[in-house]
Amino acid sequence: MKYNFRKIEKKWQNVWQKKKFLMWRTIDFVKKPKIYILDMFPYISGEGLHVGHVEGYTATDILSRFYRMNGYNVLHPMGYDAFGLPTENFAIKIKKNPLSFVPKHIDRFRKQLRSIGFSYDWSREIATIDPEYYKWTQLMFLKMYEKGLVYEKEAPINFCPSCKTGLADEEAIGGRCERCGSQTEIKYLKQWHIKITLYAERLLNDLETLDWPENIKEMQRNWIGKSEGYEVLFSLENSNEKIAVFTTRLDTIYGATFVVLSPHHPLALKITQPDYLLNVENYIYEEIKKERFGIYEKEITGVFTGSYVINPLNNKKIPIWISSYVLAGYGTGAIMGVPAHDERDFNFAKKFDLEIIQVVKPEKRIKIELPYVEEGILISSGEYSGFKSDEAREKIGQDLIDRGLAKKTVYYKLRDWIFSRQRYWGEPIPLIRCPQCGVVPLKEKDLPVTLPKVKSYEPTGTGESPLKNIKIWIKTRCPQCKGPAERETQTMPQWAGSCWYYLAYILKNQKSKGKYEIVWDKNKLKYWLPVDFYVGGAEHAVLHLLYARFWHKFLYDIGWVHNKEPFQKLFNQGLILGPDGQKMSKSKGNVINPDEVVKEYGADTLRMYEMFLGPLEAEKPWSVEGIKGVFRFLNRVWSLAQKLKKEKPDKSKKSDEEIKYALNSLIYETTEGIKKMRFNVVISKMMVFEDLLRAKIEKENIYDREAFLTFIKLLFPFAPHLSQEIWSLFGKKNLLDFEPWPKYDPKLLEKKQFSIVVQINGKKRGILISDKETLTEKEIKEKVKALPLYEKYLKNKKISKIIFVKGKIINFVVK
RNA sequence: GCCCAGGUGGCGGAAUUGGUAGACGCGCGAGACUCAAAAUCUCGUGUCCUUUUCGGACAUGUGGGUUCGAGUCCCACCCUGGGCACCA
Repeated sequence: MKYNFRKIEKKWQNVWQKKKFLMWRTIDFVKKPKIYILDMFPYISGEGLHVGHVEGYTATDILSRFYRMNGYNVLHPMGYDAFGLPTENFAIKIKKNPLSFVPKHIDRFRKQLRSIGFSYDWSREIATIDPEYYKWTQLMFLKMYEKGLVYEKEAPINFCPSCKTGLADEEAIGGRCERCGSQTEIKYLKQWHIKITLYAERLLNDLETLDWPENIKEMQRNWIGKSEGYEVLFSLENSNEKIAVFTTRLDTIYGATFVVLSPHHPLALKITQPDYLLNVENYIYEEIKKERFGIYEKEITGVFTGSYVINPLNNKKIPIWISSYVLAGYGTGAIMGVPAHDERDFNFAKKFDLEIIQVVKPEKRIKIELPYVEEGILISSGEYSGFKSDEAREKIGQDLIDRGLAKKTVYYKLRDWIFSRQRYWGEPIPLIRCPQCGVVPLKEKDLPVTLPKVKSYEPTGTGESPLKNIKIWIKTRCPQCKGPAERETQTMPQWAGSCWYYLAYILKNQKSKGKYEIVWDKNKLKYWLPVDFYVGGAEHAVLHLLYARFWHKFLYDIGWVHNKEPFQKLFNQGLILGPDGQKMSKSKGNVINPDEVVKEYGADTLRMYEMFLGPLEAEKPWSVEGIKGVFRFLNRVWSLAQKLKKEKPDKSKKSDEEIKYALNSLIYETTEGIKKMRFNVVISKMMVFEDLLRAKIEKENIYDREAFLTFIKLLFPFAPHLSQEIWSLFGKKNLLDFEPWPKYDPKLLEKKQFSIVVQINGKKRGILISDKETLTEKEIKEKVKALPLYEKYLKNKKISKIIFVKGKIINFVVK
């Protein structure tokens, strides 16, 4: 009988559905060890699931099935992220409201996920666009508002003057509108910000407590970008005005030969000498214009102000310049230029012919080239000469602080989170603008603020939200004075919904029939948190993972959750490339569609092949031919099942030593391999074991049914449909989900046979087979005499040294 | 430019407390089955030398080093992928 995967997979998917997926339904508070295995939920597009989703989802499915069989209470849920720009753009293109098609797209995703046999707890399914869901997103925003974490401030957006709409950064690459190609502008709009920067220190420090890939942690650290330094006051010559600069290298202050202000610096014009004013004004005007159009030039530019400041340490008079290489938004917007010890200052000094004074030398090397940016020993620094950089910083810092001219400061690259989008397809921000009371937050009972179901939401032309045009929706009453007021028309960013979805799975009320309901139950959160395994692509290394961590910490602060970090262990799957080794993309025509693979080879083959492709974390290309190998393997497993079934079990031939040992070691390898997510290796071991079972039948007429059925249990997390079908083929009535995971005997893991490699000068020259591990050096030396290599390499040679590793190797060093 | 990860057969990849390099799969070659093809099965398959056998040499990006022994450790360099990019 042929392996009819279509029939088998359909059959078992129907059985699981008929049982209402109860075998995967997770019960809260069960007295078993808990484990929360989470996928990054998919963004709902019209394209449906791609092979990258299947990769991560298969990995977590294997883990989930494995831990269930090992007696864990496993939470393994799935949901849908569906607000956001891509969908809105698609909706504009097809001239339909997202509400009219997004639910259909969700249905399609669900259908696809089920067709691959993922064992989710479907009773906990969520979608970010459900009003019951985003009611909570809005409520959490209100809590942040209440705690003073939300403020409104002008912030730049990319604006396309031709499409008359705001663009996301990724839609305005290189200052060009992605859709029409016209030059984009930077427009300043009042936008809502969340003070994530208040959490910078905690977001940084708590990384230490997480079991995440080191590179992802490093990326987050760099993103937060903490730098500790000093703010130093430089006094203007002939004036009381002081300019504050920020530096992390206070030890180089004797080498400061100029000061640079950003063009946005409030003192820029004020301190400029009359003769220089025209020049400076022109420069500032040009630079701000370039900024508006998002033009960034590598070339260093700048202009002299005619003014000078006095270096507070050596009283040296140094010129003040203005240059756009100094950023307004970081530090104080002003720096001290130390060209000898900073690359950019060096280039600036070279270009404008400014003085370069070396004040730090390396501790060991003598010859150096300027700029020398590392630390070292101070020279030409007055009383501080001879100090090491770090000591000098402390000392100079303290002396300046004593004189009231400096303070210790910490700056972060991390910026506050711009939380508004001038878009329709997002959670409406639940605030009211009242002509009497100003901005007023809505009351909890008035949530959710739902999106109006309108047909058209064309851009307003001003960069404002399309909701601005929907007058009936905007008009409302002020919750405070009850007078006429307007709704906020900006919506939340796509990240909002994904900041707490892992909590929603826990909190969803599974009992409420039909109706979707979230009940905040801290005991449940206490039982399930933190997420034990979080698997997804590295593209979310910074933003999603940082925002979600921040969100969680906020909920911790207001007492809604009890722990400080949401995701204890993170695992990043590697990208699956197209067969040509390129990133999959429609334009390159190298996209592999999982639906088609399921149709041609079946879900089990798809799952297993994606796991066999290579290490889960590695980037690896799809191979159209390669998948046949896994397909053949499953076919062989199937035909082996047929053979075993036909043959009456013959008791005398039943147990075979070789099979016993091989099976025991396979159980070990599979158990440990799954825990470490080394699925590709586990599968290769299964292939070897299957070969053995078949060889035993064909060559020795040994039919070991028990071993085979144990093997099927090991295969089950990888290929659930086939395994379950074979299981039932042998008269087993239960679902494999409820079978306990096979145990291995550590004693049997020890090898029965040892091959001892015989080396001459480190090169393998022969091999000794022994059934004892404990062969002594003496015994081996005797045995070696019988080997052919003896005549050639050892006889009549002087052995100067013997290296012997018990049970492994013996190395004769000869002259 | 800086930070991180990685370079192993024709291809995807195994092998790290330093101890048989190339497991497993793809592809390829030969054979069996077949009228034939597909499918399946069996055997072979790093490169080179050797008439064959026996065997040997060379091989884990490049060049050095440590070691009885290096894919694995150290130094320098080259290449690929990812992230950040005037952050003082």
